[in-house]
Amino acid sequence: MVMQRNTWQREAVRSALDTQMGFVSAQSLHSKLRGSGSHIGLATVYRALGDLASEGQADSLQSPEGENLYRACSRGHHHHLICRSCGLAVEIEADDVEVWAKRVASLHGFTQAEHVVDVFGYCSSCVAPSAESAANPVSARK
Amino acid sequence: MVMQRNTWQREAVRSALDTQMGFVSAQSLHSKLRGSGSHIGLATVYRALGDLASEGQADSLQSPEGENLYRACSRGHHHHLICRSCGLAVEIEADDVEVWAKRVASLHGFTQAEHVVDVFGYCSSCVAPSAESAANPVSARK
DNA sequence: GGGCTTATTGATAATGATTGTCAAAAGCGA
DNA sequence: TCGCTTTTGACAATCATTATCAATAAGCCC
Ligand SMILES: [Zn+2]
Ligand SMILES: [Zn+2]
Ligand SMILES: [Zn+2]
Ligand SMILES: [Zn+2]
Repeated sequence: MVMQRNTWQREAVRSALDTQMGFVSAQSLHSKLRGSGSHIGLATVYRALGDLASEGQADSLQSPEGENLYRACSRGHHHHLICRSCGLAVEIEADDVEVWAKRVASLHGFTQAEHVVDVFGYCSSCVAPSAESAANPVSARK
Repeated sequence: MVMQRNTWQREAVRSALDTQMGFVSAQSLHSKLRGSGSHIGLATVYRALGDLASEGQADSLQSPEGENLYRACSRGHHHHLICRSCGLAVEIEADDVEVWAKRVASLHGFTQAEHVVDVFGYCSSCVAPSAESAANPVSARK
């Protein structure tokens, strides 16, 4: 019913996302675009990314800090191993996890189950910041 | 170095969290407390929940909508199957997932890896809302 | 109990990401 | 080009969370 029009803005976002090798936030992508001379608006970047994600042309996930990150999508359902520092992402598939998630849900009578499975860390190119040897166990919130 | 003082506020948050059978947000817990006649401040609820979480006395996770949710914790590392509607949570353990996460991280040279593994759905007591049979695949962002 | 020192509280302002508004600008089919 | 709609983008509005900071109250010693 609703016709989708082609605008240079949408194309700009799509291609900007392609040049990124990792996940980026809407804010960050907007800055990069502006930095490249584009006059695209922030709201438009948000809209374009949201559209790409719901069209399956981009993956999206929440960073541990609560920001929504996006990345050009290859295809199909999969998960990611993401660098906390540079955003680099490695696509990972795990059929075991898929069946596990599905089973644990139905086992407890849950329907319309979705799952969030992500692994965050520091890639080999990024130095992990002041690693407090023992102190915080794992995900102590800032 | 820093002595922790006991206040009725902290105790109020702790016990309020205990009465919840599922995950709740700081905002929501604050409302409940206020509704029960307590004059506790919002910032205090945030602080108390944050402390409980970092002390390991509460579990915390991000809802798909980006809110931070908390729940009285039993003990040890585990994951959850959460009802999108009532917040009911079932603790689930999966050693397979643990080893998988650990391996996939080291396999790609990632260090200080943490993982986010949660399953969201509708529990048997909650009716799934207008299930758009086919329309939206899975997690179309509102 | 009466002070003292200092952690804690809480009303409120500030932050920051995301969304809503709506008039102006731009697709696109005729 | 014309006209109808979709899209844009500057800006305001939300909303959860955090920062401020003066006032309050634990824990403690006398
Ligand atoms: Zn990195
Ligand atoms: Zn999956
Ligand atoms: Zn439920
Ligand atoms: Zn785990």
